[in-house]
Amino acid sequence: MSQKPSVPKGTRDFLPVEMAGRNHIFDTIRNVFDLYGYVPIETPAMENLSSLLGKYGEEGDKLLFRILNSGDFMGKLPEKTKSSGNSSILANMICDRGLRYDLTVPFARFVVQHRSKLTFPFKRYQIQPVWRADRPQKGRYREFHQCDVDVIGSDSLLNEVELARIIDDVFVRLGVKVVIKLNNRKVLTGIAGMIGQQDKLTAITVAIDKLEKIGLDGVCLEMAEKGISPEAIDKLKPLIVMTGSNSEKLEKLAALFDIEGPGREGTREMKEVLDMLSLLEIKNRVEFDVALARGLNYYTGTIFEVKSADVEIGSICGGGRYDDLTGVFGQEGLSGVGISFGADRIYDVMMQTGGFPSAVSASTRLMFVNFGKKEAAACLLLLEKLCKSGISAELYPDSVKLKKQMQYANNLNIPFVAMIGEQELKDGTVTLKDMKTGAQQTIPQEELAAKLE
RNA sequence: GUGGUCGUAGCUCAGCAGGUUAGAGCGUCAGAUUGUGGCUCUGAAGGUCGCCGGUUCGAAUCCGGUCUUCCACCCCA
Repeated sequence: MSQKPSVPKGTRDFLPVEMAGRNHIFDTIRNVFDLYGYVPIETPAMENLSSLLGKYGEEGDKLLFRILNSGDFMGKLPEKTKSSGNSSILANMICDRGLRYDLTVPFARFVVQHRSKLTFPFKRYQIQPVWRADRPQKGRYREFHQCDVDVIGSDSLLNEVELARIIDDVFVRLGVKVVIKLNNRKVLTGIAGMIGQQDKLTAITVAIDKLEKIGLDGVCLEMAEKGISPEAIDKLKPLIVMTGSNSEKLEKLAALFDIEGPGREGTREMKEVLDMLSLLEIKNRVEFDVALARGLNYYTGTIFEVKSADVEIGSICGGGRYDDLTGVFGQEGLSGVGISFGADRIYDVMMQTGGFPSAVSASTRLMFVNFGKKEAAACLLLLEKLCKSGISAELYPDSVKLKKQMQYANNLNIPFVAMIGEQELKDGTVTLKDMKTGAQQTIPQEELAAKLE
């Protein structure tokens, strides 16, 4: 026996039945993106490591898959480096490329590189796999697909509104109930300033983000560990557990901030977005959540996060506004806002809520039984006609036992089977069997297509 | 990356205070039924018990390592 076949940790094969569901998700998302006027692009699976490193924080750098250089890279290295045993220094010297970690940073690179060919504001979408060297868990894979929509080169909050509409539209079409959570990074900045801890913004946001998971006491404990003063924590407490409607929460919060400053600006922006959304028919719940922080530290304005209302699996869509993402690639002052749908998690949610329409898995509508050379030739002519008129059909390739051919049709859920044997060949007829009811009738061959309409 | 957990037939799982030929259900294949699938009945095939090493007269069973799965932390889609 040869070795057991397997795929790398955290990666998966997809069977035809799984692909049916996955394609349904991708098609739905793509249709919505098209409908809202976004255009598709693609970028390579691998990027130069210099484009990727330092964009996702220290943690993100660790999760990058690096690609070993080709050729005799070791021979060129100084002895000192080789013998030092420091694998991270070594890795930087022998790896120039890495697999993309998300689609946003490659997009920023793309925009700067091709800016002369783009019309701004540029609205693009991108549906491709990304890779993270994370330890796999439920709903967490090392290879997964992101479906990104971004608009770059516009400060307008109308873009935020459009993205919220896209989120709602996609999940309504997929039949997934969700909660759309919104916040604004400036609100968080304002809060940190108000309690006199601007410098601890990251620690505060990371802690606050865990509210749902570890509770208020847990959040306070974590902040204390990160060196935030007890007085500051006491000030913060009532803010993060604030209740009421979106506008009530916003008003309460706005009153605490100075007239000028990031806090006020954040609440103003948030109010504008929510006011516009309230004029529209958004089917899913939209919630302003001060405790929503999100890790990626390039967000500067609105933050989005979408969670399934039925399944506990983390966020299935997320994103936000970044004022200067292209700055690191040499182009200042381009503001962008975008979101990313996690197709793999959406699939997991839909599997758990039993949510794929059965039509999604249907493929062939009619199978011709193969009784031998002459009979098959007659089928071939009919088959050609059917396919040309858009009816998906196939001819069983081998002239084997009828039982075997019927079983094939049955296993593949093919709804109709057509038989042209000795008798039918002589009469110019075909016997059509409905696999669901088991009923069958013999009809002239010309009538076959019409019977299947 | 830290801590834990799982791995026996294609699938779901039993077996295990270490002891002859490792079991079941489902699936597969063959036949009952040589132009009729699903239902029924009969029979068969299929396992170096994840992999490597150790303890032992003897290991699926105990120990160590490794890979994989799932979980918590970290972080995230």
